[in-house]
This record gives sequence, C-alpha cells and structure tokens, in this order.
Amino acid sequence: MKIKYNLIHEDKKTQARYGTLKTNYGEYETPMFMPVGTQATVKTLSPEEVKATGAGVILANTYHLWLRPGEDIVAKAGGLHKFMNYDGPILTDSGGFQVFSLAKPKDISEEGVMFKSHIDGTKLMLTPEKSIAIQNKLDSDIAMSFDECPPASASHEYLKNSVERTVRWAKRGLDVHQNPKQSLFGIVQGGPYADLRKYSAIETVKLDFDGYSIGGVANDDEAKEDMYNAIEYSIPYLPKDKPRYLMGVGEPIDIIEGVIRGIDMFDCVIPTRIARHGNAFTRHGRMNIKNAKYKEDFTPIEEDCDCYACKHYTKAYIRHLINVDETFGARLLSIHNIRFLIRLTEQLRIAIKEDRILEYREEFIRSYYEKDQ
RNA sequence: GCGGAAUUGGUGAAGUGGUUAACACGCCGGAUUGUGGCUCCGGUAUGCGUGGGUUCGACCCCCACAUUUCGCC
Repeated sequence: MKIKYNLIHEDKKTQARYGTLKTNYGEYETPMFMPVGTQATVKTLSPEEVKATGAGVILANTYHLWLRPGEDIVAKAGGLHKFMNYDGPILTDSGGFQVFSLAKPKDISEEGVMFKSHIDGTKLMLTPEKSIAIQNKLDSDIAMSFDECPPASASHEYLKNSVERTVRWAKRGLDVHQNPKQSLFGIVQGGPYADLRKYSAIETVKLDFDGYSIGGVANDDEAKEDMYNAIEYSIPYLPKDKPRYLMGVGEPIDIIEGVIRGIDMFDCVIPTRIARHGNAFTRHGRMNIKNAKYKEDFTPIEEDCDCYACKHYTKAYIRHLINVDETFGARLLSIHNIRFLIRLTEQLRIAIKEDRILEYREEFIRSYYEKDQ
C-alpha cells in the first residue's frame, strides 16, 4: 500500500503540525527524523540498534546501490528490506543529491545526468526513468523523484531553467513508476528565490505525489536564513493532507525551525558522520569527545540520556575508542547522536500537541547555545 | 683501554655559515546538513647534547667533556 498521512494537530501560532504516517511497516508519528543508510546500512549500526534508537524510517541511496551491488541483486535478494534485514520503512533517495555532489553543470541535459562513477570512473547516465526503475526494483517504501539539486551559489537564471526541468523530470518519473506498494514524492527546488519556490511547488503538486520534499537546502555554505526562507516560500503551496519532507536537514536547531515552518520529515548524515569524527550532540551543544578534558571523565555523555551508549559507557572509554580508531566508538556515538535527534522530535511532538512549540524553541536555544555548561 | 660514527621538539627525522629550524607521526583545538565513512582546516622546538672558542653572524667550523653506538684488544 501507499503511505497515508494523518494530520492530527496543528499548532495555534505556527505552521507546526503533529501527525502520523501509516506505512507498509507500521505507523509512525511526525515530525520524525530519519537516519541515513546510504549503502543499505546506517554506518556501523545493526538494524536492531537503529530500531532501538526509536528511529522508524531510514534512507538508502539509489545511486550507490545502483553501482554496488546493483539493483538486480537487491531484487533477487527479495528487495531492500530482506537484503539488509530491516523490517521498518525505507526511503530511497533518487540520486538527485549526487547530481550536486558528483556531477558538473555541463553533465546535465534534458535527458538526464552523466556521471563518472566515483568508483572506477566509468561514464554512466542517470535519468528520471532509470532512477525510478531502480527504486522500483529496490522496493523501498518511499521513492524520490529524480531532481537536480543545484549548488547554493547558482544564479536565478540557472535555477529557473533547472526548476522547470526538474518538474519535467518529476512527470517523467511519475509516468514510469509502477510499484504499487511504493509511494513517490515530488521535490520542490528553487534555491532562495520566492518566485521559483512558488512555481516549483505549484507545478509539482499538480502532478499529485504521495508526499512532497523541499530540496536544495543546506548545500555548500548556504546561510540559515536562506534555508528558512526556502521553506516558508514553499510550504503555502503544499497540500495539508500529504507529508512534507525537508531533505538533508540537519542540525538540531534547523529541525526545530523546520518543524515550526510545517515540516514533518527530516533526514541527515550529521549524527552518524560527526560520530565517526568524535562528536556528540548534547543539550548543551556539541561535545568533542576527543578533547583532553574528557580523558578521566568516567560519566556518560549525558546523564539523563536513555541511549545504549549513555546507559553503559563513559566519556573516557568512548574517547579512548575514538582515539585509537576503534569502530565501536563510532558505533556508540552514532547510537547516541541518532537517539538525541529522535528524542528531540519526541519532545517537539509533545510541544506541538501542547501548543508550546515556540516556548520549546526558546528553552532549547538557551540550553544549547549558553556559554557555560 | 684504543679507534671510528652519532647527538635537532613527545617520536622518526630534514637542514644551510646570514631574516620566522622542512616534512611526517603524535599531541592540542576546530569543521562536517538528501554520506565519494576512516576526511578536511588550524596550532604545536624562544631552540638544534654540555661548556668554551673562531666569526660581523653558528644548529651548521674548531676544542674539551658527556652520552649512545660500532670495531679492535
């Protein structure tokens, strides 16, 4: 079946909303955070550990799985869920982000995008049809339209053409989409420009997708204001009865600001990437576990955190693991960081239901950014 | 005991008679937003074994001493 979004409560003062998302693998509350598992694994974590953080949906990536092991092998295995032993919902990104991270503007044509494989340099063509066909075979629960994700520095003129093409690509993808159990999302682009976001949102919604994403945000060194504006320019044109997904975000404060502006779903590599480099989220800001001051600190990362890492391990031990490059350290920090963002969304949902989301933001900022901990 | 060689930061080490002593690792910080995991960016020797001497100037030349190391007895 397709996913089904149920809007339950709208905040009185903001665009924030609480709802549920019914999927092939259970029902989940929104706003939600989705950990990223590009190559059919949330790096360093087992599916059981991912679930234990409270995460529902996870991401996988069309481009990466296309190259290795290939969608046919995943299909032969019985689809992505069986292949990776994950019985929760899986969302596949279309490869659109790799247009941003791997391709050059000259590689982009009406037909699609020419990539040079990052593995062996082979030239490859990814098109909307191809992306959807791969995702159909991967058998994810939510597929994404193949879009162009332009850099933050792109000009209005460039973005105008890009956005129009992305709408055409969305239509082409929709036309060949066949998997009846799989939902398909459209993606709103348009950079920091109100007129382009509006155009992109209206035209994409006309095609009638199962949900809508806001993309092209948090790329490069995009200013936070541009990102918040991009959301505000897009949201008014998205239907209330469909989920809204802000792609690639993010930082705790950005999730809060996104929720306040009407976003239901987020994904980001941040919790797992910074974990591998020794950083942990805490209510008092980011903690670099490698700092010498934690050498003899035999307390958990956060005393009141209920994650596996905080319940069983100390800063001194995790610091040691990270310093000697042991995978278990990255694993413990990844568990903590994902749990941190999941807890954040849990608290946001409660705040929405109690109509005190703005107060929650103030409390969070005071705690997260205060100087002395 | 005799002869040779060596002695530069936490480590391995480069270096030239002339402003701020290379590089690597380590260490200390920082970054990281739809993932090209194990990356990137900073900082880190007021001093070149010790004491003399030569020189306008010495880590670099000379002498003595100390330590290490190799060979011989």
